[in-house]
Amino acid sequence: MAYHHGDLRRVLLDEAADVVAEHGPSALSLRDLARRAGVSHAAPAHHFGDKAGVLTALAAEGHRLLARALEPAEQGLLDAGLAYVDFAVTHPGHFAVMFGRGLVHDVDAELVAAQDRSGAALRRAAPEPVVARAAWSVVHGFAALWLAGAITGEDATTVARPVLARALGGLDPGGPSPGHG
Amino acid sequence: MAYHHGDLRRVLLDEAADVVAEHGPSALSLRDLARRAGVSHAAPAHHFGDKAGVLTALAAEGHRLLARALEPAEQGLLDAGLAYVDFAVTHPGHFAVMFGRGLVHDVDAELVAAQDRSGAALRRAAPEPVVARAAWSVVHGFAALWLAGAITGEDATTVARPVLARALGGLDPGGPSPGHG
DNA sequence: CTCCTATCTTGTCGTTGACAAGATACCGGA
DNA sequence: TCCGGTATCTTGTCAACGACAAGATAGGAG
Repeated sequence: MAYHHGDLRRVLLDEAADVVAEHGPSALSLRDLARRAGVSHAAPAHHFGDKAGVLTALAAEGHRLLARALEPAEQGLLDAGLAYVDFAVTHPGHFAVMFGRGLVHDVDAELVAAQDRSGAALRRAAPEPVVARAAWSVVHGFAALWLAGAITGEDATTVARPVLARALGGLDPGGPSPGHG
Repeated sequence: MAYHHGDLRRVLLDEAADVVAEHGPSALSLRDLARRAGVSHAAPAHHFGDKAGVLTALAAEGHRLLARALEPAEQGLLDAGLAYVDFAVTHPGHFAVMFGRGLVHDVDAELVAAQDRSGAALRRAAPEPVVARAAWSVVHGFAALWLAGAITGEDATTVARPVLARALGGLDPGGPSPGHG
């Protein structure tokens, strides 16, 4: 464990995602993060500035991952919605900080750029503004309630599918037909 | 500034709601709370046990207020949905801790009872399980995205109305199922 | 008036976030 | 090979915080 760790920043982000996923953003401690990575207590601050900087980097990474998850074009609203829920469930640590308030440096350039990417992906899935807001509300709400434990079940996708199908069914202009391109 | 403040608990809860609404749950400090109320730094702990206890009491109060906001019977899904959004926007401090994770003592008896009340109110507005989950997802998602600043506009209700009307339109128990008629 | 209990205060300890200053490793040029 | 610059990481420190313990005060019951 030399001075130059190699990819300490990545290790710290992964640990942070784990901690946030398990105990929430408020449970994140820079010193605990440093202990998990086996470095000194001030090492994280060098890479991220402060505690909010860690969460900001995590949120930015989350938006990039979300944009990529929504990227597969030609998918209908339902598939895009299921991809949104799947992202939230498989990346709970990222998701928890992506739409929080007071947690991140919301003027951070990298974060804003990443938000733009995920926002563009959403608008591509639902070009009509009112439909976009409605669809986003549905999938975001389901994901948030699932992660909060307010909606439960065996598997998030299994539970989400009929719910999203019902709520998004009246929204999709063209309709999600698998063979239709 | 006597020993017996009278209703210190209420004052502390109000201050906590303000702080959480403005800076998020992670920004809440027991000592700052005490300073705002003009009492000693250990006074809040007497009433709430610990920091999570403050947020637990706030969440419980939020669920009771939400249940009351949804109570007016005979209102359709749209009115109930608008009431949900209106509650979230007018009580951002409460709303922020009602569905958080790791913030509250989620086995607290008062909190569980309050959650049951708001849950019952939701089920009364939408008795069919899949419809209930869909409608809850829509209104919760819109509220969360609005409070996060992800959806913006002049007034939350004004922006929400067409969005909820579009998304909830196909859900109303008496209404026709989308996609086939 | 006396006890009893809830309420609030004072004092303290370990932990944390943030900052400052120093130590170490890599990297390019001569 | 050596030298200087820079990014990376360490050590040291401080005020603030959460939690706990113990004491002081107020209001009510008998």
